[in-house]
Amino acid sequence: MSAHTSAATNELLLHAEEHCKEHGKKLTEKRRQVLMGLLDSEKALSAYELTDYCRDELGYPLQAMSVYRILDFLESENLVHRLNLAKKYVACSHIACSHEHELPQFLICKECFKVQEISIKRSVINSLNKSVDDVGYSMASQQLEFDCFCGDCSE
Amino acid sequence: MSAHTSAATNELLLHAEEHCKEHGKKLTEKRRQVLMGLLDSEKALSAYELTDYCRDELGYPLQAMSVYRILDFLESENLVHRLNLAKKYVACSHIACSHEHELPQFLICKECFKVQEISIKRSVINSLNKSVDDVGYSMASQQLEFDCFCGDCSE
DNA sequence: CAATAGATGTTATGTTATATCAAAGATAAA
DNA sequence: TTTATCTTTGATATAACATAACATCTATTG
Repeated sequence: MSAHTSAATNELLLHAEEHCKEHGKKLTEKRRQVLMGLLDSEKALSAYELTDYCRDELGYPLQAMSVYRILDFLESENLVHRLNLAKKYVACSHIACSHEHELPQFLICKECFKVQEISIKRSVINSLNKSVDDVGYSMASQQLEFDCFCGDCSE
Repeated sequence: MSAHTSAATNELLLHAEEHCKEHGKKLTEKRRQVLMGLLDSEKALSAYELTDYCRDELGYPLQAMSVYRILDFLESENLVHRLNLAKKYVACSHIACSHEHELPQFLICKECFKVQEISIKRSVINSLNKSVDDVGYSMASQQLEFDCFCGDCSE
């Protein structure tokens, strides 16, 4: 286990392991490592940044192809979110929650890629959906992503 | 000029040329071709799809590098929008408007990449901004992009 | 016409992502 | 326990998207 891995991260990894078991899936060592990378970094990382993490921090090289496969798995388990706007991946901030959480909206810092997961008011979402319906379109996903600056990176 | 180029497209190209002149810039032949590709297709295209268009439809090969440069130019002239979510580019739907238009929001069909440019109600935008401010972030851009299905592609 | 600025050509490389087949490891059934 | 099966991971190749750097061409304009 990485020297950098905090107690909080370990706690979340245990939750994640439990979560997988409940679905008849396994959080293998490699999958743990990738998730650990995202949890430790506390920001969004690209698949290639995660291969760097595994090689440099954990000493267990993991090829990009494997990382992508593992990210797919973790996403299917709702442990990780794919951020299309940033082309990066982030650990779900609700791993410790037992309940199913609302569809997430992400504020992604353009500078440092810190991510804040929020829940926008239902009424606002409804207004959005209405605007979309009005022109004959429909939302393909309620997962919204916004280019932002975090508090530290705001000019 | 392409046999596929409609009267409407030609009309818009004239507007675009005028628009550039007003800023002391030139809509060169190559730039015309790229913009024509986007106007004719009536959907979002990638830079590489535009090189295909120039080669196959116009018979004037244009390398990807040039297309990217030209897209940058057209974007700086507000004639084209870069859609980060789709990783494609689309002609601005307000080329014929003389006035500066509101910050755009885009509905992008995941299936066919048709794009609808809308203006969401100010009040909704304000609510969104408030939700963002509340957690200490700020919007980096009011250009919002939503994964959608258009009327034709809706299941 | 020469000097210059702007536009495009050319080549190289970086970044993100998927496809395919092989090998290794875990699980379950005989 | 051995075999069969399924899951996971390795390995290699390639596709799609994007930028950097420098060379060449072209159009002013002085």
